[in-house]
Amino acid sequence: MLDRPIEEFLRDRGLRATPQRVLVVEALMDASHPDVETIFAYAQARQSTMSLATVYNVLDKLRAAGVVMVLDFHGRRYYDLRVESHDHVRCRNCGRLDDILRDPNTRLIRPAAHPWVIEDQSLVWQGLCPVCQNGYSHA
Amino acid sequence: MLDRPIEEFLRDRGLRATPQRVLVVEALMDASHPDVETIFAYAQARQSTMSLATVYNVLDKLRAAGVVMVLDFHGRRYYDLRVESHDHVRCRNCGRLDDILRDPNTRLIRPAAHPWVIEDQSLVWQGLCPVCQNGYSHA
DNA sequence: TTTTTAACTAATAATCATTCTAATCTAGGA
DNA sequence: TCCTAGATTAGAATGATTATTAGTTAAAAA
Repeated sequence: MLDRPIEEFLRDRGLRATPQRVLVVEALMDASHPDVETIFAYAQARQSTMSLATVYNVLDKLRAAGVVMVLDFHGRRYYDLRVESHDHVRCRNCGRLDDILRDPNTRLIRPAAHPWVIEDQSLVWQGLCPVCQNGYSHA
Repeated sequence: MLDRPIEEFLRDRGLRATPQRVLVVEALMDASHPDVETIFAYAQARQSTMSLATVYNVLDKLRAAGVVMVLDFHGRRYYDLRVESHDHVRCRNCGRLDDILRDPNTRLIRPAAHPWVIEDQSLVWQGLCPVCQNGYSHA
């Protein structure tokens, strides 16, 4: 993967294109829904002075800029470069997360990687509860 | 709420009916998807010696016995007495969680409490990924 | 009912993920 | 090239959860 496109990607979104940020985005492209530990390992292998705090800082900037979405499982956070609302499959054994792709034509729903054994499904809606509908906007 | 039914409820599931466990189950019935802090506050108000560690221990016992399910949001855990697979609404402002009830006849999906403003929905499937299908069973 | 025992409780310490702090550095505009 | 707001760094601090351990108790056996 070339460096130039990622730096442009960042600047296009009003973010300074530091080497650390490029590495974090690379890590996000390299793995499926990595957690902080995975991203840190990727970046530190390529820049030994990389700090864990920087990974957290960068991920929070990316989230605030609408570049990544955050998923919570088992008290850990996982990051996904796809920010449009979409769905996930999770392995109950190893915790692996994949996207579920919806076919816009057939409306069929199918997992991104085929041979998953699906045991359970649950829907999570998000919005504003009755109490919070009176003039709030922050999460 | 009477004590007797909860104690029977616990014993029916092979769990010893200690006063602490009864308080935790009461707390779970009292609030919608409480977190550990909420359960602890409820129990400690009624038994001042209640320990936070006991709340964690009891919740884990209840989970292992299939009495509660655990939900992860924002690095925190929320507990639900309903263990059958079902769906949730979450308020992006205050974090409140409610169950979504499905009508088994009409298959209509509607939130338990009416006037929620729904802004997003996402599906989470759980199962076994391709790698983990070769002789695993533990989560 | 009394005894026995395995299971439970609770205080503390330990761990893990995440956030904060304060000093230093740098990307990008002037 | 210089300037400076913003970014990075290392380490300390926080907060939720888990582990340890000694003492306690519920429930089964006698």
